[in-house]
Amino acid sequence: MTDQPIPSISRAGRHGPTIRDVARLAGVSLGTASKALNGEGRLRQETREKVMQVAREIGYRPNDLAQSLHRTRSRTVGVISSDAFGRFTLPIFQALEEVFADEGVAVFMCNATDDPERERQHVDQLLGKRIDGLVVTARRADRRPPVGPLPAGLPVIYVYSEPEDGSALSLLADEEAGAALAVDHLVAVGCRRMAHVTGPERFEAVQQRRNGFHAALARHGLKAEPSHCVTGNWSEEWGRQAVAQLFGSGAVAPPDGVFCGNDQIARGVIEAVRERGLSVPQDVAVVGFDNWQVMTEAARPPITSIDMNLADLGREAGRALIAMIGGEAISGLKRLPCTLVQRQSTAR
Amino acid sequence: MTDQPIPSISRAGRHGPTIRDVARLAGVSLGTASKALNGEGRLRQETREKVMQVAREIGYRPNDLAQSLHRTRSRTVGVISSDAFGRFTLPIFQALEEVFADEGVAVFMCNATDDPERERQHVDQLLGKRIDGLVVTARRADRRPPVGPLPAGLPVIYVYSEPEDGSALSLLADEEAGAALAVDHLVAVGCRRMAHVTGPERFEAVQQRRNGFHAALARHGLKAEPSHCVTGNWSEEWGRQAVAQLFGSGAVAPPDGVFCGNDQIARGVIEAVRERGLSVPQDVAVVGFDNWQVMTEAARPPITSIDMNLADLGREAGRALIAMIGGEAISGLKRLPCTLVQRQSTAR
DNA sequence: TTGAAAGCGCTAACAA
DNA sequence: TTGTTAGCGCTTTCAA
Repeated sequence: MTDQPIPSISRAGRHGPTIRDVARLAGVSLGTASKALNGEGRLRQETREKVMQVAREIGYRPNDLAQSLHRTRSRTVGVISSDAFGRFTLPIFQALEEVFADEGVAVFMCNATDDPERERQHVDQLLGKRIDGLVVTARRADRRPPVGPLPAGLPVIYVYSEPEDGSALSLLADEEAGAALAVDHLVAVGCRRMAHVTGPERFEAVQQRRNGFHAALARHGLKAEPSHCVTGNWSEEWGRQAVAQLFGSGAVAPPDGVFCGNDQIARGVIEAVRERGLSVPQDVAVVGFDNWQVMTEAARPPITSIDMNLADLGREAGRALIAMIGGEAISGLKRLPCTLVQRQSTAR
Repeated sequence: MTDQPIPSISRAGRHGPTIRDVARLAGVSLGTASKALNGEGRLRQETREKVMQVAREIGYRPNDLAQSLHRTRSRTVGVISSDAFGRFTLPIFQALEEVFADEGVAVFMCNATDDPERERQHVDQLLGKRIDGLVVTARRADRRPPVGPLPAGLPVIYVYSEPEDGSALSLLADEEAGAALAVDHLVAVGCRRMAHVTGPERFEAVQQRRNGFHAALARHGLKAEPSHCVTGNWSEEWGRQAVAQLFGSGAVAPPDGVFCGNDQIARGVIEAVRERGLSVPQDVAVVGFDNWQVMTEAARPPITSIDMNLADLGREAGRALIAMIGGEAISGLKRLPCTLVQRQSTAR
């Protein structure tokens, strides 16, 4: 499969026609062709058009790589994920990509799958390609060793991810405040005996959401039974099991409001509660976390949930990186607000 | 935020130290430095080490953009999705990225969100950056207008997507054969009255899976009641509704095996069947499609499902593109096999 | 074994 | 208004 010879071009470059070819065929000098194609300098309209015309005819397309040698910027950024492209990184990527595309910046996507060696390899490659900036993201918002070593002055931003040493700008969802939203809402619909069913202890998200839960309760002058705060894994099955624990013992009054660590747990809780002959939301109101539509909307009833607005996170990150590339110095940690999306599981 | 001055370098290039800096500091010529750094030519071991040493000290990193001007290849490919990064494209991306990373090829990821204008813009940018090849993918495996116009000779491959004009290599899952697997399995576990509950007619996947369903039944000397083949949307809710239709009328004997167009429908079917007091799999065996774990494993019982092996698709695509970049001429349409993953919904 | 010089495709300063 | 020339950072002849 060899390149088709381009008609009327004697010697096309490695990658198709060059600006030299355009100049020669238009009967002008290299410099003139350049000015004409970039709309710069003072040129006769006639010449300008002639050059453009020829360029169009032979399908000339400027070599961005060569241009980059002159520019200070390559109009290219890297996105590196310390983990597989997952459900959480997805909306972030999408927003990031859109912001960069709007600015004419191309995005290298790299997946390091928690492998430091692979990550180094990717970073090396990206630096070789002279990216203008780097976005680091992850499946979990947990702290991670900083990416590097990186040349001083390279704009870097962590999204839904945080460097252990606080060395760079980090954008996170305010999960603690998100949990508080859930509690406020449960209180508002009349719940008083709150439970919290969540995922594995080792996740920072678990700790933050729980902290938000307790803090908000305290603000309302409430307190959860210790036996009503249970950790397990992130599955529906765990949600079902938790209901057996919460409603089974009879030692203390069962909860009338359950805040769940994610939507899968919430769905399990809802199903199990219903199967006990209780009504959601009448007897027990339930709030989830993540606002994952396939879960929240398929459940019966659909689940009220906290949305981390990950797309906003991605958008903000993209804009911030562009600003940094433009010369602004931004750093520190920023938490963006979550929002509550109300559905029938708390409609009472 | 300015670059840190690199110690002992008088005039570092726009993007950090250049090979010239290395040469000067090592007290050798440009050509020598190049040979030393690339491990080529005949050089004294001493010189070689000296150069490497200096390069390391000043943090020299070859500019891949400049190198690309000499090479025929940029070691870069583009992946363009005609739709948002979704559940189906994800495993494909991941596998693609891994294959390319192994080959030292960086991946530009572009999202065109079904917007032809945006797509053109992306393609333009990618061609400007002199990608060595292009992967086109989509959320739906449906036929689509070919990407373009592209320079003749640029390797292109469509994954989980197919150009209307059959102009380029296209890799798809053999969904028809996948559906047949489901039927074979249902027959094997003793089902005789088969139903098919699937998604919207306009999806090619719906048509293919249905064709496979009927063809396989015929092979077994069976035939489905027309009223047992129903289309709706892709949701759990539709699965539940469908059960009311299939089991409600009493005009014909209800099915003892249901093949569903996706796992969400299957989950809805399973729940509704159970709520009718029937047992899955004893009274009704159910098979889903997609093998989406959050669905298949959360259902009670877990769902036997057809896996399109999208990661394989991505891997194959990556390898094929690399082969094409290497000069091989590959084209046509290739369908990769699906596999059946057995779980309790058919365990009898 | 090393150095000098040309050139990849392009831009930009300076002459003409 | 246009042409010439010198780079951007690198590789690759060809001389020395």
